Amino acid sequence: MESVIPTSKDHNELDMASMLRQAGLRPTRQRILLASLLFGAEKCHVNAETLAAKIAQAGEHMATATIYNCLHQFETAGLLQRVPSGDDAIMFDTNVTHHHHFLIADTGELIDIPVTDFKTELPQAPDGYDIESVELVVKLRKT
Amino acid sequence: MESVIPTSKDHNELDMASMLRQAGLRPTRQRILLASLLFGAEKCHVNAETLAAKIAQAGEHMATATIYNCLHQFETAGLLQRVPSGDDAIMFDTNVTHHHHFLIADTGELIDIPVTDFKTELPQAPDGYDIESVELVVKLRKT
DNA sequence: AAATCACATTAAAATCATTCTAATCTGCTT
DNA sequence: AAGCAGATTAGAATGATTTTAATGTGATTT
Repeated sequence: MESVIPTSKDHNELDMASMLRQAGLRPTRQRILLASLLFGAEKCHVNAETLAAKIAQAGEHMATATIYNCLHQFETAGLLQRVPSGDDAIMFDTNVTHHHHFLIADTGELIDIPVTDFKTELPQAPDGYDIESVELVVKLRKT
Repeated sequence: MESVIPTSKDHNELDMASMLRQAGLRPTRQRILLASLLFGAEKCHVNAETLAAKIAQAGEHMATATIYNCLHQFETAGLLQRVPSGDDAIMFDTNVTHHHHFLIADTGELIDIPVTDFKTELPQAPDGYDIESVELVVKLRKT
């Protein structure tokens, strides 16, 4: 006989399912797993490779194409944001608020900078164009 | 009998050769050609592909590896600067002064922004790190 | 609860930018 | 003119991402 009390895992899955539904994405097994890994804990920066590692660590498996598909779908849905990266891999940020980044030159590691930490007076957009986004990257090197 | 009066082409090649020598690079035929294409006219943004097109347009040929080698050597020598790009190709800027960029979202085209066009108050670098560079990208979309 | 349909997932092949390899060539010094 | 370090080359290799074509699966309808 099965328990009717939902486990914390079930609870988390329900959360993720409704989040996905709200975003207009069908809550498939794969998308729920990715959502748990991405939005379950703290804000983080991921690319396809690091995400694949987390999946393997969780004892699960997913086709590479699915990882890429979901990352792009999450981005389009506003659940993730693309961020600049030092190397050639596409990198995403679970922090979708307006903020900037420190980029550690040696490691490629990214650190969020709240927009409140400094002021920027923007240049005026050329005629016929609107500003869509502003990205500031401060590259750091070990002293 | 050959003329002793240098043509403008010769003149340009001499300029490029001495520029390369000053940068610590041997002035080979290939590097002189690339330098002419890059530094002969106005400031511009290039990647390996657009540069290959210019070479073909000039009726010349160069191995892909040489184009990449030279771009990286020019960068190391401070003749070029790497700039962020919307797509996945490495992009270089012949303007090596400190400046920022508008990025046209649809086309990937870059437009320089002089640093004098706005002010930025920088965030403080974390302990143990120095700021190496600051890059601001303002993404634009057609109104 | 079976049928259905649109959408997802999959493994494998394909693509694309870039780098590597190993052989050949070329500025430059002697 | 000879020799050498460094440069160029074509083609193969790499690595991230995308495409393909087949199979699987949520959600809706019967």
